[in-house]
Amino acid sequence: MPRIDLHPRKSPRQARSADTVETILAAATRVLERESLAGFNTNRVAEVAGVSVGSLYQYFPNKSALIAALIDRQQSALAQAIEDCVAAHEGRSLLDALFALADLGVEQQYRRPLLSAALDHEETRLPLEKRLRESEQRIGAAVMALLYRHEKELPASPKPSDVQDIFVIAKALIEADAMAGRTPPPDLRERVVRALWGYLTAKV
Amino acid sequence: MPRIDLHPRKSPRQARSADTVETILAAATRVLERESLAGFNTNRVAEVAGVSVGSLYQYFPNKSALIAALIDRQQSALAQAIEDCVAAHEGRSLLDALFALADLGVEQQYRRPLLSAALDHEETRLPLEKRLRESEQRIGAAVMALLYRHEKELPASPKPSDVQDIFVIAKALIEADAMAGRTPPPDLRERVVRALWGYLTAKV
DNA sequence: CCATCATGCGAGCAATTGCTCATAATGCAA
DNA sequence: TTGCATTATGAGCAATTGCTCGCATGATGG
Repeated sequence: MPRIDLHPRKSPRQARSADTVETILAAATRVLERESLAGFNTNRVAEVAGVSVGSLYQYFPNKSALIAALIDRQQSALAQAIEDCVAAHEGRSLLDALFALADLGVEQQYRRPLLSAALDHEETRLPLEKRLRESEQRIGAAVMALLYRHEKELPASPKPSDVQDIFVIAKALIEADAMAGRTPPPDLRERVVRALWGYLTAKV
Repeated sequence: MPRIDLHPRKSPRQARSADTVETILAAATRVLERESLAGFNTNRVAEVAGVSVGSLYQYFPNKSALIAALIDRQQSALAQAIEDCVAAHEGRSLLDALFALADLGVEQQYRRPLLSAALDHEETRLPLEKRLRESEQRIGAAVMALLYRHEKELPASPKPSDVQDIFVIAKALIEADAMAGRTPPPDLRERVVRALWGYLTAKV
């Protein structure tokens, strides 16, 4: 006997849930950026969020899922920013685009150094999900498009490993400085671009 | 009333102690390279070492000191290897020296990937001691000497930040690959050298 | 054979933390 | 108001872990 659903979901419930999730994620971000992974536990996050641990576990099956959600957010935002940046530099020089990308990375890393470093570390430990791989691929595709656009200026046609490598290089250089001081040294962006440009154009 | 020490330390005691310390450090290394930081606790280290926790805490005031000792060891060994490598390449080309240094880093990182990664992470968290800074300075001085030796081939005279940067770049590239697979991809050393050479010779 | 003492031992304490579950609160249709 | 379903709560459990401390051990010198 098929029954018509007499109680279709109204939005208020959904909205409330989404809000709570948002609150929890914001609290998790704050805890992580203030105390790094050492002081990051679910009880504390719930406390800072102003909800009970029970509620937290209603929206996130476990601690790892909470961290994964944070990583997902950050990666998605970065992917979007990079795509926009690459699109905005259509028709401009590769060097200009690299400077813009470097600035982007510097800004993200310095905004919340501990958060970035912690997420970075967890990323290698966690069995990362599809969604995250998706962001990585978006980033890879965008950078690859940028390189192909300037293919003639490069000594060889760009390979996937090039994209990987310049990403790793930029991240490492920025993170090293970000752990050392609260504001980026003025020469950081030049050093990052020098590393990327050097890697891309070197004939060894 | 000054008293003569009637019970001067005999060597057996000292030797036994040094042995125990060695045993503990070896066990700590094994635990760390097998289970990374997650499964690394003092009880387990003592168990693997075949000594009691009490003994462990007789030689290391706390867990951090144990980790610091491991870092110290690794860094000292690396510093020595780099100094030897730089000395051995006196009179040879910069590119050759860079290849040798890259190989050195690859070998160290791939021998115990989890250990290296874990120590690397702890290094940023721990208030590192004088001894460790010393190793860092030895490495910095050796690389600086190498760069000065080939000053004329470079677009500008080498700065301390150059040394820092190429160290960071090499480590990041190698570590990224080391976390992905058990054996180094054949092109890894070329990619590392390309990054270093590119950074050093780029005119941006 | 005894007294001394450096060293080794490991049960267990105190603190932390991920997570559960019985209960309470809340919203909503009738 | 009543009854149902959904959501929120937080005390507390079970497991982990860094570390202590009272006692055992065994070598040494007298």
